[in-house]
Amino acid sequence: MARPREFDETVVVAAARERFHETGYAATSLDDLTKATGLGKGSLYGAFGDKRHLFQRALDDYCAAATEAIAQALRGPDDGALARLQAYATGVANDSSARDRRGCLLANTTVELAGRDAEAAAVALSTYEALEAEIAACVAQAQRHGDVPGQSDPHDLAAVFTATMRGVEVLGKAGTARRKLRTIADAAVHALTVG
Amino acid sequence: MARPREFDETVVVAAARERFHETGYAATSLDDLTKATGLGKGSLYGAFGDKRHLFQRALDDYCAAATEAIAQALRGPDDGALARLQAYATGVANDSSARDRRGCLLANTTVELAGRDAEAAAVALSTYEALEAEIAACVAQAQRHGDVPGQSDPHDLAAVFTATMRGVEVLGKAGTARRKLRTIADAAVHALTVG
DNA sequence: GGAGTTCTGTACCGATCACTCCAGAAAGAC
DNA sequence: GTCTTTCTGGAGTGATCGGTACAGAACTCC
Repeated sequence: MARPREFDETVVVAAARERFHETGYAATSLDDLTKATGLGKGSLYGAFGDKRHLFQRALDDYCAAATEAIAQALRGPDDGALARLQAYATGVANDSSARDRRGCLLANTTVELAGRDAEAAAVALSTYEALEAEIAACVAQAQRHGDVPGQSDPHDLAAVFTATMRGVEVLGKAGTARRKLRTIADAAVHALTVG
Repeated sequence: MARPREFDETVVVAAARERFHETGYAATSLDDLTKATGLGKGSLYGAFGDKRHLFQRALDDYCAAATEAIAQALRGPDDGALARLQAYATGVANDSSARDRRGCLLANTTVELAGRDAEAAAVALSTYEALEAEIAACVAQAQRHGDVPGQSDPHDLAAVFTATMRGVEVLGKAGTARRKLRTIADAAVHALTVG
């Protein structure tokens, strides 16, 4: 019927996401994107509309992957709930102090765009809420198992915990040493256990 | 000897800072800056060099003001130390959920530039460290007064506390409700008191 | 082998970017 | 007043921005 596409849309979105992650939205030009994806402008615009829409696709992709990843990392038996939270926190500290200093695409987007772009803000907010819900569930498990005192609302505990993780991401971007980020992550976990 | 300047440099820097705060570095054009400051391009370049240098001036200005402000807010007798920390945390939560959603210029800059701009990263890091030092001092006061248990290192406590404040700023940008940010701020203070 | 349709790469668009240049204005020195 | 010097504002710079137009390529269907 017609000429078929020569590219895989998900591969292209992944390449664009990578590029946006490196330099942010505004500082990534269409020229950068054509180089990163290997596509010409015609194909890019034909498939995705414009830069903004391509970015939204990449961001949605990232958020879905992040939500999926945290669910994988935190779900399990009540027994190891606190240990899973600890491992997650350590992972955030490690990622945030990675040499490339890209940080988290969601956090970067939130700070760069959420104030001016309602759609980006909505995705950011709902993703953060989803992450927090996963953490709250895991905290509740730890409460059931006796590792976290039961008198506090797990949602409140999860809210502070996620906020601290966002802070670790920002401090990592500023260049805070990995050891210090680890200390903060450990303290965030410890705070859960003392009510 | 020669024609004198018709503008006050500090006023101009303040106007530029305001503009940068609203839209960030990349998204603020020189045209925006001439409008915001009232100066022509000739004067702007003559006095500050280029956009990057003007931004650095504005950022330095902001960081100095922020450091000064937190010192003012936290210094006082041992007696009210914990209350001052609480007031500070509440203030961060309120500012972060302000309607204009500008957030904190330092946090915005960190996320936008620190990964690519060594000078901006250095200013951000040292400012965050200065803020943390002020908080650590105030925590130590609260320990002396008995409001915060003495067994923990005040610097560690201050590190988590500041990280959580950074997180509140990010979540505020995403659109998190003020009440929730307040809950997080309260929990961050509460965490200090339980060791 | 057309016909029909969609995809692909590129040339091109006006707008805007950061930045430079320069003629004239405004001051003190004499 | 005149000279010298610096400041001022706007016109003009090439480069780059996001986005469009379009000719030809690649495919299926008949």
